Amino acid sequence: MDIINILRDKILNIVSELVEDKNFKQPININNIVVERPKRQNQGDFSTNAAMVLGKALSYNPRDLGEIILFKLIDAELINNVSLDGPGFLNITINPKFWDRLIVEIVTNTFKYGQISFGSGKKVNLEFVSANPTGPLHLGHVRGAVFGDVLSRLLEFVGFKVTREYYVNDGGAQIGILVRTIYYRYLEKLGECIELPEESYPGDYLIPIAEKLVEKYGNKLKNLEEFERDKIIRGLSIDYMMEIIKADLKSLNIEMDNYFSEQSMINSNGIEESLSTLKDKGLIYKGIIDAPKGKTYTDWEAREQLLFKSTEFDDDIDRPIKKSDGSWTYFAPDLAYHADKLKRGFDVVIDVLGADHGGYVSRLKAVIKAFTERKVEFEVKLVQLVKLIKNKSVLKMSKRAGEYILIQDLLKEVSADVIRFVMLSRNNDVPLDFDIDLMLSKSKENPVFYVNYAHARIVSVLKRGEELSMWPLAKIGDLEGNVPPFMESELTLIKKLSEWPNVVRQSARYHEPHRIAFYLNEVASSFHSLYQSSSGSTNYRFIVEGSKELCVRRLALAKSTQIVIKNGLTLLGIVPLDEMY
RNA sequence: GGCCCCGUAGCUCAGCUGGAUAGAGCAACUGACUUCUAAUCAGUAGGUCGUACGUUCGAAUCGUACCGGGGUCACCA
Repeated sequence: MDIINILRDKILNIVSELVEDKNFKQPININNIVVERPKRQNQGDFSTNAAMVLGKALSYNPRDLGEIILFKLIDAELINNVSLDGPGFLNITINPKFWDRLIVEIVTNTFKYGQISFGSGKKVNLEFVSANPTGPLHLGHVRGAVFGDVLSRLLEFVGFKVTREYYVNDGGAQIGILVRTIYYRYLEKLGECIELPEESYPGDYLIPIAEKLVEKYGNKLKNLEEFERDKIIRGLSIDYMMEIIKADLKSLNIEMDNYFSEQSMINSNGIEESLSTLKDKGLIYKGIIDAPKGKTYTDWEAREQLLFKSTEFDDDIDRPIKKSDGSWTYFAPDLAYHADKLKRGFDVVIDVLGADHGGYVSRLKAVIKAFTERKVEFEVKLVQLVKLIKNKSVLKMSKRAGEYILIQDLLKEVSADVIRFVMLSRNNDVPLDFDIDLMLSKSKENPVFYVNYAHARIVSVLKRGEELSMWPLAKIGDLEGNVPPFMESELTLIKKLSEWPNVVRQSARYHEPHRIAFYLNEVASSFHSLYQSSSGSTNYRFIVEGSKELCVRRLALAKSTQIVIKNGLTLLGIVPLDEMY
């Protein structure tokens, strides 16, 4: 039962009737009509700006329109009262019986509460992580990984058909460096005293591959042609690296549906194919691009290169497809990759990238525009940097020395659940401080703790209820006993719970999973408040030993809260705690 | 210099895509444990929403210009 949407539908119906009756001609942007929880107590349970949106579109007095909508709205059986306030808000007070029904529904539907059908089976391709297969995942990958994973869960929950995809950069030059580094490690294992070359991956994690090579081939690789040797090392090392990366993802509770290999696309002439399509459209040409203005390049050299005419689609400059030596740029296979995504018939294509790739977005958008014949929604979500803080100072990663803070290192300190929650405790386009000490603290400052604590408290209360034979409900009908109406503090919680389907919808619509984390904090807060609240001299208690009817009802409220928290945490990929550690 | 992101309470951040008197947490101050977990709760205080114009019934939200912070800028990935 998505009360906000129910009310909105009612209002939209009234609005369209009104438009028809009055024979208004102007188009109305109904997306601007919202139903929301008002900020203040005296503004009803829900309010809508419908009259004002309509008033603007039709150049009509919003209060007059509000009057008309009010009279039509007030008849609905759900609604107790509607008032017209301020510049034209309609403040709606719900029939109190509805809150009982909501509790019944949540307790009955459990994990399905909030599962709206918003995606209507549309196919979504969600690409995230896509780390180069040259090393294990590190701090720089975590945020995008968690963000993408939760977004995929969210979109699936609301009815999209999601493919989680990882683009494996196994075709580019960095793989050459990887192969060379491993060969040096191999020689090292054979007892040769060798220093790693300038361009290499210095981390220790490549040593096991070298050991494997020694185990399997002894010193035979030394005598092979470089081409043969590299082929052997390449195949083995990419597989090995991908196993490590998959294990890293798994330890964060993330699983991909598809690993898309750049190399296999190259092998099947994917690049040439998509380029020839673009060529037919006149979007590929040989030319020279200007040096960026305002920045001095000591080594700038005008070069004729193969270019993609992305300026045709609002990009700043045309983008090179081939380097001056004739090999592909990074962009060429990526262009073909995105063309491939489109070929596979997705309705929505989403890339999750680190903010340092921001400059890349406009050319990707240009690619999509160049290739799409039908309507495809394309969005790039940029995820900002994470700073790791310990003992109140920032831990630095040094790329050159190969000193990365690996995901596995992080997991030694904090659980995957904590990492996941914190990664969503900010909007994706603001930088994030990850304070390890805070995340280990058992207090309200630690949001995961706070939400889990609410959940654990509920579990504990329900258990107590069970011991006293008050819970679980024998039948739902038991909730309809003769009990006093909900108290104000209970209503605060219930109204919060009623927002859940709307929170899901908004998070999914705007691809903003952090909203769920914030919402859960609010639910936990309302619950803790109720748990702790006292009315007069006696404290509020869920278990009222004298009155089974009252007790059952309060326990049902607690149960509903537990369900919503659990649903939310599950969407975040977090298993709620039944008792605190 | 171009482009992208950010600027909201002392600090860290929300703000439902243009609505009503601006919202949390931390830090500060005051108060609440004979309990279903006080690991919590209640309250007080704290604001020219970076600045200036503009758009309109109405702006933290949209537009333009500027200021400040971060990222990025062919032949890397």
